[in-house]
Amino acid sequence: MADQFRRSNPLFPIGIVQDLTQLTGRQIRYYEEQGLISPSRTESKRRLYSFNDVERLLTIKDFIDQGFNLAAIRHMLDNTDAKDAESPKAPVDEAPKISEQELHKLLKTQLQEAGRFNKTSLIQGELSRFYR
DNA sequence: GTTCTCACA
DNA sequence: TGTGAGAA
Repeated sequence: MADQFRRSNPLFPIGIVQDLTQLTGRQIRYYEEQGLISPSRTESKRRLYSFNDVERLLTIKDFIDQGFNLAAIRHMLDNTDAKDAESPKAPVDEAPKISEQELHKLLKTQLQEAGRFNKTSLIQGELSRFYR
């Protein structure tokens, strides 16, 4: 349960997500319009994305690269959601060895550095171990 | 400085 | 999808 919470905890603004997914803010917002993702908002309307959202975006990107249209992707994502909801016993994760705070801080730092050095691919690799 | 919405090429 | 305007 703690894991579920960690994954759906809104952590990053769209800028970070852009670095993470290598998508433009335009695309991210557009996909949201198409119902592909549901980021939460701050009181000032800013979008906040969770690990789940980022993973979703990464998945979407893969499909786009493979030539799928948004309608098809939307359908697939719906199935994914239903599946997750019906599978409360997700196998997943090794026990976190670091605290939520550490994780958040570490990630944020890495992401910021990634943005500066344009090494998003490396970061994506790091991230993949959190929601595999 | 960053993100938001909306409009238009 | 990209870009620019104007506001928060």
